[in-house]
Amino acid sequence: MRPTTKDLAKAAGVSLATVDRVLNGRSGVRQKTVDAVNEAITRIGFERNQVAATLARQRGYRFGFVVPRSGDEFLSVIIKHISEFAQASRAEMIQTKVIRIDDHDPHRAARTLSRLSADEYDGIAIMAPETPQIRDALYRMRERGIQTVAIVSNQQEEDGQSFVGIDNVAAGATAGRLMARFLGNRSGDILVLAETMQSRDSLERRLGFDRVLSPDYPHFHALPTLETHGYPDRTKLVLENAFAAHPDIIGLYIMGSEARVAIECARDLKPDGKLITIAHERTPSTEQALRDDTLDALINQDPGHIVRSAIRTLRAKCENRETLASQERIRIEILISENL
Amino acid sequence: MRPTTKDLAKAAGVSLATVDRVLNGRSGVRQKTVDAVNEAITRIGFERNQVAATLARQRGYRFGFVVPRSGDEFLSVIIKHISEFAQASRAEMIQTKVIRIDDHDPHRAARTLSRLSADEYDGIAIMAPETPQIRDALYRMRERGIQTVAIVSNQQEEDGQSFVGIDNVAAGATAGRLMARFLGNRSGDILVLAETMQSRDSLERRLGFDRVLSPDYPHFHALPTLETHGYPDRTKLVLENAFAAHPDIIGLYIMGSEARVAIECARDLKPDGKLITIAHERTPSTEQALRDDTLDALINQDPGHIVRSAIRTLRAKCENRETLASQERIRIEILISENL
DNA sequence: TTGTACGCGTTATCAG
DNA sequence: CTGATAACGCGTACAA
Repeated sequence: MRPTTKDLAKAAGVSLATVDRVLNGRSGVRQKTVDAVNEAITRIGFERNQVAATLARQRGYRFGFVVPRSGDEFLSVIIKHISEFAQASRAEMIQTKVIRIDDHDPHRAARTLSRLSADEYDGIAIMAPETPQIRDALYRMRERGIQTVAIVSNQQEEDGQSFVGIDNVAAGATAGRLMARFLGNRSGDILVLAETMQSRDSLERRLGFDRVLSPDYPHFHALPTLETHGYPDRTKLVLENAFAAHPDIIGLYIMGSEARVAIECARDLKPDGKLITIAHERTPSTEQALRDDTLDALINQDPGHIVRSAIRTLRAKCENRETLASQERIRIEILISENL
Repeated sequence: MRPTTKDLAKAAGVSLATVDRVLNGRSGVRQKTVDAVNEAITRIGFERNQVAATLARQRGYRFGFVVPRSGDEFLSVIIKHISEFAQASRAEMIQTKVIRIDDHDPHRAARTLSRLSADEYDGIAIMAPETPQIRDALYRMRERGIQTVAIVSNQQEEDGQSFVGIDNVAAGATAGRLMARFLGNRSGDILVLAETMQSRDSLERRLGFDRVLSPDYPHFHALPTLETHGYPDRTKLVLENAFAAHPDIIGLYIMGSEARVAIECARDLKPDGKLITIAHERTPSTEQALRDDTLDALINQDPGHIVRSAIRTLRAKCENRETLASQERIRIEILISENL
């Protein structure tokens, strides 16, 4: 039998209540007593039983997923996974809610975040571009005692701020390498499309893409990134112009997470299927595009893993444990039609 | 507050003990009472609190991972993940042990399995090739009340037998497609290497590989599968002979999960780096080979996911719950040096 | 066939 | 600053 708090209390010569205080870092215990308990912990090899702990804390854990209000397929996929998980984990005493924020107005978004209180949430997972307002709001949240984790989009590294998602430089490099290998010895221009180059994610992906393409493959020329700003009309226009201006476009790299419209336009403009196209994130339409060969490869981060990992990370923080870093690393997945 | 067993007992007009009997399908309850309780469950929306349940059952869950005695790097990786998980999940009241079986002698292996008793284990995850002896042993284990799940290597589909691992036909197809795309318009022979073609895994991978290569790419010719039987000397010999007999080998597909020796031999025999090589499973040496371009791609099944998923599956079975199939599907990962 | 009473390991609320 | 003691929700002897 593993030693329990009772054994620990006995070993340290104190009461259960004091053991609890030391274990949970509560105040009002003499340093001497704290040391005695800690010594006993290592001596008898005590390890807290999380199952009993969660049961005893009346309420389980209450986590919130903050996601943008606007978005297309990828956002839906993420939300679907959150809901799925929420349902499955009610029995484990974990409550999960989705909170939408106005992604076009950082101030409003920050205000929404500032209203999240510690007696409503134990932790918040946020999916939002990095802005000063959001960064500050997260900082204040942590001060209020709410654990935070950024998902999909990285936030500035700070104390207590962790990130669950892929390394976007590596993701861009992966796209670059595949693009090059699929193109083989053909030569020509490569079109790169993003929603906006303001975002850290796009910058990093582009960086990684160029880092592979520029030195190793001089017969390709990757054009400057074109921005769609998330508007379908603009996407169409931008692509039309680009194909008109550059007759020998042989590759298309769609960096944003909402690729549906761009894929449709590209198919209409270059129906011959010779264009090597790579996009990000598995959604109903990218999946379909992969199946019918409109898309050659997909770089994906598994939304299910992201959600589960975010929850595990938050929970570990609440119980101030370390997480197994190796288990929480989100993989950069390469999807082709065979391994869907 | 969610309804508890107390509420349920009150709602059904019975005692806590009776509620427990119905909930856990124990005998000795009149059908009429059973119905009453079940009616009350749906009426008040009762859902059992698993946290409390695990705490109350003195012992947590005791799971065993049965793995072969012989093996090289991939086996070590798997075992490493099992140990890591075992350590991390002690606090969650899950105990995990590794049990080795003699993989060259199905009868001895089956005997080892037959000694596993229900008051030592709640569930067993097994990694072993499909043989009649193993199949029967697993069947009897389930009869003894031990839950089973096959990992990595699929066992015959039966009632109560689930599988955590990849679809090997799809994995072979993925390898085939990558091989073809990486080779581009070159033409020549492709070497296919396996430990043995007796195993279902190899057969399925080869099937998938051919299914892509034969119809779509007539300028490649995949040679008959060569067997290494896991012996380094034999591997070397087989490769030497093959390269001597077929001067225009342009591709090498290593189907087995222990690729170290084959990769080393291939590098020595064809040092020019023109050979497109694809192998399975990420290990220290396949990872290294990917980094130094000896290997062009790796098909991987994440051992961490496999272990966690096996545990989740076993636990769900113990608590007779359903699992979210979407969450337990193991992905066929494509690894290149950029997304390691 | 059904019910009572206690225990699991922790947290929380008092009182001292 | 410290210590009893009652929950938490469920499982399980044992009693009826």
